[in-house]
Amino acid sequence: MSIPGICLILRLPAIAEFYLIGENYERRNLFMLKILSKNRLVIIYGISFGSLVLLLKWLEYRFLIIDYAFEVYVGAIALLFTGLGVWLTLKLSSPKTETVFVEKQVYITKPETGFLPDEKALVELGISRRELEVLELMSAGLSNGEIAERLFLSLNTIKSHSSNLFEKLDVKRRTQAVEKGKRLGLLA
Amino acid sequence: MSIPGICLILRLPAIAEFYLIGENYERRNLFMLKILSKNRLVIIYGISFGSLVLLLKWLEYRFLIIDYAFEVYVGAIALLFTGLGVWLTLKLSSPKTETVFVEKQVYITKPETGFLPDEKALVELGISRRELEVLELMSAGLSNGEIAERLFLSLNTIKSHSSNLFEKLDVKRRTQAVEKGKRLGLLA
DNA sequence: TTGTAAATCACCCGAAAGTATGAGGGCTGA
DNA sequence: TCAGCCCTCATACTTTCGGGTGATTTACAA
Repeated sequence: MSIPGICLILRLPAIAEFYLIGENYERRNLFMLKILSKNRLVIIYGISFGSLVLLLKWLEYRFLIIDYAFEVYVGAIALLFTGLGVWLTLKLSSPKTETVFVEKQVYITKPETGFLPDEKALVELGISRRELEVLELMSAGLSNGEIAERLFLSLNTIKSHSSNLFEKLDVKRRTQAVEKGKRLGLLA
Repeated sequence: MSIPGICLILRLPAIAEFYLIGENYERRNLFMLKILSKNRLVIIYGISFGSLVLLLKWLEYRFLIIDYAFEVYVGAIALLFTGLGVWLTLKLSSPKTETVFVEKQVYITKPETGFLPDEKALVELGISRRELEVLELMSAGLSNGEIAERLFLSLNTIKSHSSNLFEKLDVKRRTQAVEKGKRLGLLA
């Protein structure tokens, strides 16, 4: 069992995943990069393992006479790898997370240049693209009819969108929707 | 060191996790499914490793015989005690708890930094104090009825004011009035 | 395959908004 | 004093808005 062999073994998971999953052969390089970044620990493991075996081999040929110190040798190995196991577990074990919600007061300040709607707020409220579009035109002061004309939709569609929008924003009127939209950073 | 033994070692992390975490014994099957789906990598690792060792063993007995027996033995010891270390750590280490603070954003209406409506624009457009007052409440999203209530006036009065306001601002709807009011510096 | 969500459109009804017109009282500057 | 403006309120009418319900198509995920 040579050292390259061990290293090969240690790399197996990554390789296996690569060949099993990687149907798109053009993306191998990208995939490899992902492997390198994601499986950093596995790679470190492999290198460490290899180095250790190398060290042991060296020690074996340098100082130890196998017949004499076999038990010591095995004991050392056992000790070393027990330690390795402990270290690895401590390093890798995912801590049980306790989530504490801390309320943070956020003052909304609208950036004047290059406005982009707050994606997070949009997702949280479940506001769709169309609805945001309608909201924007609302804030420009257009009536539902004008919005329908502008978007090449029927008046009823705009009404549906606005109704859904009001519910998601928890408001009753378009003026409130515009006001809240600005406050939440959905509108410029 | 038999092959089933090696396989057992390789399954150790999953098994250990199962028995250490699985306090709810009724959910073992569900837990196993989760293990299967989540720890796909680990399983692939285990199977690959096992297969490779099997292959090596076979080669060893077939062609190489004794020469590599020692390395395999040491490797097995290493693995065994790595597993032991992992198991020991999982068993003995006090459960790591990590407190995660999640910021929950609470939106606050920004403190008014002493806004003053543009007097010049007001005079130019001939907008009276009452009308401006109505416009401000409009921009807050209030309905005519609510504005009337707030100002202790009748609904009709508010309608009059808003109508006059719209004419002076040259707009057709309250949303446009709010938009234009902000644009002209009449509103914050 | 089934289910879910978005987007589209329709119809009805009541509420709110907006238009038009008029009227009475108060304040002010010419 | 009186014209002009503001504020108030009213009636009548039209338009727009918003709620409720439901159908259809598309797309995407389970």
